[in-house]
Amino acid sequence: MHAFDALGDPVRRRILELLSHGEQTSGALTSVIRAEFGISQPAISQHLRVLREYGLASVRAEGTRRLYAVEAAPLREVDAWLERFRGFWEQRSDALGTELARGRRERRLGRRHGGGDAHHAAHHAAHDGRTDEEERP
Amino acid sequence: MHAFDALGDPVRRRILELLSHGEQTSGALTSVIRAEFGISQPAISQHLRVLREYGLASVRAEGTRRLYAVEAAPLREVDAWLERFRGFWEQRSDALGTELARGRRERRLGRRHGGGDAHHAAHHAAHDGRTDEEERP
DNA sequence: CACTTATATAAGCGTTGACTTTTATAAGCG
DNA sequence: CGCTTATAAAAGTCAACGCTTATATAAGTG
Repeated sequence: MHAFDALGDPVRRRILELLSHGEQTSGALTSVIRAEFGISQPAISQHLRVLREYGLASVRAEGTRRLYAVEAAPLREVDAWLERFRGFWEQRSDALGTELARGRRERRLGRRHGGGDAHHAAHHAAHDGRTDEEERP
Repeated sequence: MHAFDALGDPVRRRILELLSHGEQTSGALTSVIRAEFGISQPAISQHLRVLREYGLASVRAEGTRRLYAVEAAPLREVDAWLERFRGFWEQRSDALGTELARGRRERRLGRRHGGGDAHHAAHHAAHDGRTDEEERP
């Protein structure tokens, strides 16, 4: 059971993107996803369950709310799997290249959180700046 | 159409792993996958088609053989998508952590190719050292 | 307490997807 | 050339998946 299996779905990827900004209640996630993909609450609840089952997200009850959070371990595995392919794009001349690549990586460290991206267009609207642009049939 | 959709299948992931060592003929891939997963030649050919369609692999004809190779672009996209989660495991104290993380990354650069891993056990055999351990139902 | 809000589960259904077997294409080769 | 080898395409099957509607659970609230 590999995290890749769960990441095959655009809704689940989007949920993880949202969670990457920090904990979110099921309700908050639901309204965003509903707006973007036009699917029902139970559908989203099922996606959340899959994310839980694959260990990609964890839940914490707080009253009647469920607070979801990213669980990094399986994503790290994905990252590790990609390892073997990094050479395909990080291998520029190996001397200069190492420096360039390091510079880029250096920059991405320490860059924690970012800023509201909220309010995405409804699922029929034209693609906005979202990273993961996909449509449901 | 995201590369993640194609990477959801263990056979396709395994094919890419094999290709990460360099170009391979369809036949070579087929015999390994057949041994490991016990599926037919056409099944594998179909997986290769999917990999082509998603731009994850390219083909080159040489006589009657087809030489497949990894096409990195979509994998780089996957890598980019993971970007936002790296903080979840690279963020240790930010001072010491940066050094540690850099050290690790440093090491992985320059490490091109490796050595024969060939001869994997048949699909019923116990798990060997393969990275991507999964079984077909 | 009845009533609403927040979320999950259950059951059913259509579509997609990963196989299979069969067949086509086309390059080597005696 | 006929025959084999290497690979892809075609057509059919069956299970898994993502969705829907309906319903359960359980915490807040007047």
